[in-house]
Amino acid sequence: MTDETVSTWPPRRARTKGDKRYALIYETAARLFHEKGYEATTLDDLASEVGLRKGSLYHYIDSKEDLLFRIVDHTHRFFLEVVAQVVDAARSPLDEIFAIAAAHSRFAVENFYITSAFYSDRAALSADRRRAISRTRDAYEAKVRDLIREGQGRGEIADDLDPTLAARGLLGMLNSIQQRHRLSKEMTPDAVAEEYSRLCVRALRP
Amino acid sequence: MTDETVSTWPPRRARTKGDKRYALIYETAARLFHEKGYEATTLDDLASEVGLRKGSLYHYIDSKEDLLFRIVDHTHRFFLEVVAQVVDAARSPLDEIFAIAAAHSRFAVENFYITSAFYSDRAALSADRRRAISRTRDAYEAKVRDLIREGQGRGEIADDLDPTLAARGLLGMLNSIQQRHRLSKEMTPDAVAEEYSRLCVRALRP
Amino acid sequence: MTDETVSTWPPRRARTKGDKRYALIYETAARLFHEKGYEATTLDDLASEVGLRKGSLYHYIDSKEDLLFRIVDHTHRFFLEVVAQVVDAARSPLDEIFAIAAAHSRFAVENFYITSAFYSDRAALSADRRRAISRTRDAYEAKVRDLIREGQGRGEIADDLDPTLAARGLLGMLNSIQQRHRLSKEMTPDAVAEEYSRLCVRALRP
Amino acid sequence: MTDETVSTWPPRRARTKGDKRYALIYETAARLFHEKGYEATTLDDLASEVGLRKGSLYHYIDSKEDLLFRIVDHTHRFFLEVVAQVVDAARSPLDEIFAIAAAHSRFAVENFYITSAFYSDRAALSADRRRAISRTRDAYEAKVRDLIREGQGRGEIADDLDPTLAARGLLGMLNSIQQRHRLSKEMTPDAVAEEYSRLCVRALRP
DNA sequence: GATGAATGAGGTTTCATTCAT
DNA sequence: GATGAATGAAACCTCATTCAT
Repeated sequence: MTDETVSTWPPRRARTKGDKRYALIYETAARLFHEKGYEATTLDDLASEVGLRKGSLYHYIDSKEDLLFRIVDHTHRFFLEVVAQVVDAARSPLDEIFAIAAAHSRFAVENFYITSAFYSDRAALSADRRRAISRTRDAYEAKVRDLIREGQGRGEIADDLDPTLAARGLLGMLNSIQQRHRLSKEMTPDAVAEEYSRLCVRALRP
Repeated sequence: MTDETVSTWPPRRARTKGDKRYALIYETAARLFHEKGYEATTLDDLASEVGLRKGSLYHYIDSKEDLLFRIVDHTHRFFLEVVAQVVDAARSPLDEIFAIAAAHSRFAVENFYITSAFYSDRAALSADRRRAISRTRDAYEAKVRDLIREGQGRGEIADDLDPTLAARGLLGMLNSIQQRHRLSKEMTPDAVAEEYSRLCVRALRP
Repeated sequence: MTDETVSTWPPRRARTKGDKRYALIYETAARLFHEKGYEATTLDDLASEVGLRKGSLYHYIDSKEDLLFRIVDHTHRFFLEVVAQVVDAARSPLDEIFAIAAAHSRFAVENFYITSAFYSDRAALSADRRRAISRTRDAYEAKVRDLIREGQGRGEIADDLDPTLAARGLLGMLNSIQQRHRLSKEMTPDAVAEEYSRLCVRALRP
Repeated sequence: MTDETVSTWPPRRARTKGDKRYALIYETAARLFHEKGYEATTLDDLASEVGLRKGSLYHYIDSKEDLLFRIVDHTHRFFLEVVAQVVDAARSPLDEIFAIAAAHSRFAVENFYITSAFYSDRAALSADRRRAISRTRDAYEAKVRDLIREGQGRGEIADDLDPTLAARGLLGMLNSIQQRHRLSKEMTPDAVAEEYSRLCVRALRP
């Protein structure tokens, strides 16, 4: 669980030639969890979509919960990376928020299946894992909140906003993307990213 | 399913007089669905929280799915009513959006359990019922989209926004409220409503 | 359970003014058992057909099984009476068989609901009661078998028939009546009785 | 449901090779349905008789009702085949009836468990399946009725019999066989078949 | 690696029966 | 006499998981 890098999807296990099927299983699982919910998705559903029998899945996964965790965890790590990258002192807080919103949106459109699981099926995770996910979410939210505060200090962001509420509002908006938008000709990642980050920064301006 | 009024919760069964247990069951169910998800909530959980045995629940519900539907349907009807009420020619489109956002937010904070089920467990509903819910959501979204277009026509709302994307963004934000906010001394319905409707209208301004 | 007379239906309990409803319950139960089977008939079904709620039935019955037993037991006693009445030394064995077959047929057409339960839902009865029913059936069969043997002795009945098999065959035929025939203008008890007793005696002739 | 042949029992599933347990399940189910009735037989009963746990049965069956249907359907198909085979222009109608009765009887004695379910637990089947079974029974009855009519035309069968009633009477007799007779040293299929077909043709003769 | 068989725990639902009102 | 509420046992069925082959 510690050897995956954020930039590969699905998270790698051993480097075997079964990697292609391995990827297929994780992608299909993410889609099914998105479509039917984690609890309502059976391993039989998953197995038959990837052309295996139920029992054979256990060559690729440890458990159903572990499958969910790996998917969630991947999104998780990606968001951490995003935040890390935009911490760039050269930019203003509002610019950072714009950059975060754009990266978040783009990722959500491109990976809407896996993003979808991020906030919806936490209940199925073990208490430990759930706590881990919550910690990341809180850190993410805290980062945005701090940027808002900083922006208020600099007069870039309206004074009358409550930083906590505003941060949650913006992230709530960004986290709804994968519910409604998916890749299509009109709905390019860039178009969506542009629109949502615009909404975010305008909402904050004095 | 057609005789409930929006203003009573939980939806009343015709023949039942002031049935406290009936109300308790629906409220507890809404809370449990919120906390653990619909699939992960068992009727045993529900029964023991309301002080009954599993079998006894069936005096009050038809099925687990029906229980979910009644909860979702109630939110459903409330949102329709909200939209109906703000159709007030005297106001400008932006004012209407503000009014919708405020009413939506206030309801979400006051009824976060039942609102929570609205967008999260649709998958568990029968195809028919799911379609019914989707239709309402689409109508709601359409209303907001039209107001945005109208506001753009009047120059009240920024021209460079895509009305569809913007409408979804705002509603996505509003629908995230119950995930993060619940009633407390600092988190009054009014405070949240004020903040979120402010974010909404500011996000749209030219 | 011992105070009922064969000639009244339904079996009487206390002589109260609720007797009409009492009768209705037993008749309706017999019909439902016939239509859906004993196990598949619920007391809710029965209650709603007689215009009561489930709990109220218990003013009229002791238990569901008891209800079945009373119905079966009544048929039971009737057949015993039939056999007793035709034991008339003046007649020949074949005439007695004719008389039994005619009485049996007529009863089956007139009371097809209650007759139907006789042979079909024995499994639901307690071991004791099941044994009691079997004993009567065996006595009934023995009577017919003996008449066949006697008829063979007198040359009235074909020698090459096995009395046991033949008796079972005839009774099997008679017991199938209520499965296929019910009262109608063409299907009068007399017409059916005539036909079936004719088949019985002809089947036996040398 | 369409690939089974009449000559194999239990109905084979396409992919299964010589599966002894599969056969055992169907045979045991037929016996239990015969002994206790369909509704009163639980899958726990069945599972423990075949040495499995309840859940494991579902590798072999789709549902309890499906299990019943397959058993009933098999008898069903057998009777159709019997009727088809005796359609032999060379024989007289009475000979055909004799042949049908003999084949029916022999099958009933040899397969009394599965035959037993044929006419007793129809109520448990879905409306569609029940209708299918009734259609076959009616066709079977119609065949016998027509043979009786034809025989009357030729003077082989008594004129005063009603073909419908007589056909039902004979089939009622044949369908009672498995209630009372099962394989034993004295009760060979041939002895029973001989006796019952004799009763049938004698009952009809002028 | 793949599978069919088996499991066992647990889920929703039904229903005969009891009882206070 | 009638009922609504409650019960608890048991029913059918599902499914994640294990394992021998």
